Amino acid sequence: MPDGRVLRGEATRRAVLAHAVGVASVEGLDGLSLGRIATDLKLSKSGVFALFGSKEDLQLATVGAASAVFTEHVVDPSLAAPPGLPRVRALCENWLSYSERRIFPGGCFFFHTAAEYDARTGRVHDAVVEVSGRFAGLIEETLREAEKLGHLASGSGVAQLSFELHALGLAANADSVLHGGSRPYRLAAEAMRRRLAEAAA
Amino acid sequence: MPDGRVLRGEATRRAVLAHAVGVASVEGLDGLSLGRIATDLKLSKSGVFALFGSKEDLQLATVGAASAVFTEHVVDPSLAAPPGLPRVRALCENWLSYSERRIFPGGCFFFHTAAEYDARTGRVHDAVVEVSGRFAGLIEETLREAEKLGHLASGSGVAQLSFELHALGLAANADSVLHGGSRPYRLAAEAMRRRLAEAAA
DNA sequence: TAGTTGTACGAACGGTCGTGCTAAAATCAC
DNA sequence: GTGATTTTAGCACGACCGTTCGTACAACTA
Repeated sequence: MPDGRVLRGEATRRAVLAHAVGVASVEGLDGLSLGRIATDLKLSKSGVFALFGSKEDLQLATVGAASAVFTEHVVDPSLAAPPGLPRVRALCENWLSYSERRIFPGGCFFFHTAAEYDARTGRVHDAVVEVSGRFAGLIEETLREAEKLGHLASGSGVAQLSFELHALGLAANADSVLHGGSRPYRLAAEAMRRRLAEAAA
Repeated sequence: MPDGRVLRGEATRRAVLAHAVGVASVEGLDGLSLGRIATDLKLSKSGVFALFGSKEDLQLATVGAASAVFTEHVVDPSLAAPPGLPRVRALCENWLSYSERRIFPGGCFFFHTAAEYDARTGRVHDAVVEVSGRFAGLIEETLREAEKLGHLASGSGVAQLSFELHALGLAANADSVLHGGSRPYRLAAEAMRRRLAEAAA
């Protein structure tokens, strides 16, 4: 039996987070303010506050919500591809596509927030590091699987390759949001394609 | 004949900016606050304000000061190298070194601020875009010169190569500040070396 | 010497921030 | 129905924000 009260609460919680991830992708997690969100969503500031307990908890919840969106648009569709090199390619393509389609209005949420919190300390920093690291780890793990499956030449330097693919995705998002246009995505895709072909067995 | 008053003003102006670039490289240009800077430097808030005219002008001056530091540590030493491929290599090495030595406590100032302001509008955005674009342009121009000098295979795709080198530097800074360690710099340097060797005539 | 200019200060402004308190409204169990 | 529970609103708080103003003092000009 569902409690209509907590259901209502979870609904506004979702609404707040849906708005917060968009704002944070442009203005940063520091740019989030309870008052602004409340005004935008026609809620009371204290209501939003009560829903999350503190500003920091709202930021953490926002990181969590963004992580779910990232997983939905990048990770999950890639896991549908067959393991090995095809899955690596899917990961790259879905990542670039997610950034280019501006799932978050400010480009990749985690590019923004990682740069914002990389040199700080605290729970928000830790959360951002954790999510970012998890994705980098997924790329490397998928590459390692490809090597094991014989899709990559053995001893092809999975760690090195992983770093380079990650760098290209990062730069595509950065350049595109900063200067506009789809050219960075084409350049990144081409570099990824060539680099993977070079490492293929 | 020097005016001791404006000399004094320029001295505190420099002191403020020297502190501001460091703070901004960690907390962002939004994290700058007149009150905080004044407190840190034992100045009055209104004094700092009067020195720059407005918060936005302080941010712009901070971007300018950071640009000068970047030029001093990355661009100028690289221009001392002979044109062509050696200069390209110097540019890469000096860039990575500048980031790794933490000339700014939060890593590369422009990585931070570009991510912070990329999706906004206004004078600060424009200033950050201009400086970032100028460095990317320098890399590409230097590569083009290398191609003209016969150091690179003609038709080797200077634009593509430029994007990739830029991406590696970006990612090295991002990974290192986020997760710590010098490993990202080694990975980036290795990738740059291999990629340039591949494109060499 | 008198007057002007530039730096720096201290106090105060209106505004927004995050955060408490209290009360109302909505939903539950009985 | 009554009473407990949970979400939401309203209001006030202290702190900090960028900004303005008047003023004090040092350094220049005449």
